[in-house]
Amino acid sequence: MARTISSAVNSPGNNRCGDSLYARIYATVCQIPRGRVSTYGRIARLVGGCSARQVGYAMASLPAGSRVPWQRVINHKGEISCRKRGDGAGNQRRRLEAENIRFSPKGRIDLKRYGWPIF
DNA sequence: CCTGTGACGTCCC
DNA sequence: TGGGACGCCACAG
Repeated sequence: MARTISSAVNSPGNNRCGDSLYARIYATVCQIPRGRVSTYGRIARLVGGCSARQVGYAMASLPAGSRVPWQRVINHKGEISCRKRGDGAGNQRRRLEAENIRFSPKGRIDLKRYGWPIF
């Protein structure tokens, strides 16, 4: 699993101060148990010293096929954030449904029920 | 160096 | 419940 992080940190241009902030974000995301979801803001709070946008940016920078469960990270509305390009949104929903996470008729996730209880 | 932009969040109406 | 305005900060050009 440590290999996982290493792979994730291998993003294009982001190495800051050796101990990259992205690594922290990815590590935190990796701690989200299967069948649970969290929000960008919460991840940012957990990591500390960074804003939700940075978390989103970190997700966007993730290489395809990374072991980081980026799909479990959604916005505070409980919806899958629409990315600028790519069909990742549909892919994300499909992955979440594969984890028994149910979506509301409007395509939302009940954070009360599926939200990561920790922190 | 300066500007635009974005997988966000909170506040207000 | 829903939508708009503002704030936020790193990254790319």
